[in-house]
Amino acid sequence: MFQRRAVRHRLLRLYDAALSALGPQHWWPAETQFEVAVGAILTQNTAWINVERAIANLKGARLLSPAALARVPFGELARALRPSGYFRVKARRLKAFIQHLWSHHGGSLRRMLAQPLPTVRAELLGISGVGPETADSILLYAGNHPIFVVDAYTRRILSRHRLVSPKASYEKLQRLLMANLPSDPALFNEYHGLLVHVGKEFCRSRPRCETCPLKFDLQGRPPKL
DNA sequence: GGCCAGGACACCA
DNA sequence: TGGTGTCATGGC
Repeated sequence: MFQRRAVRHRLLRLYDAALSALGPQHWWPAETQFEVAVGAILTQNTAWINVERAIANLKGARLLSPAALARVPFGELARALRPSGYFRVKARRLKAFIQHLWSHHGGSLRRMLAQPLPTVRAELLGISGVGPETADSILLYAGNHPIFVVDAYTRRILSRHRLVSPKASYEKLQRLLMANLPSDPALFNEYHGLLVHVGKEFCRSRPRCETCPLKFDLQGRPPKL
């Protein structure tokens, strides 16, 4: 269909423009796949800089492993997570995740992620505190599964460029992206990293927006703010 | 001092 | 399904 080809074309132009202006993003910023999963939970509605502090606390206390997180008392864990905000909520969610990992996969995230994509995704979504974005971040960035991570920046940028409504659901945005892009984990990885970079750097205000490399890339008109 | 940041969930209509 | 309040720290 013409419309689908147009959407595909615009999505690819958006990607090309961002990549050529900003370069590869080398996501996810973590040393291990387990650290990716922990970071995905800690970054919920939180600036990444604050997540880094919490992860540094975990590393400093030698808590960044499935075994250590299973053992550590709740209060001690919450204290370590304090800089990332919502620390009691996140301590509870991390504990729920770890509990699931041990009861179903012997504490092995690798084993859990080795299952087929629909199986792992449903399993992750069944854990309290793991919603669609957190699940998909773990699937893509820790498991290398071909799934697109939708976040606030994705919604903001694609709606400002008139590809979706600002109120589009997570599933609708994800379907749009995945139906119009090759099913390639490396592409999904880079694309989402670029959207976050663009969002952080250029979407905060009109003056910054004016300097965005994507400014007039789509449809030849400026984005809606 | 207010606003926002790489959400998820309970509760309600 | 869709809207709203809650959870909390830290930077600007």
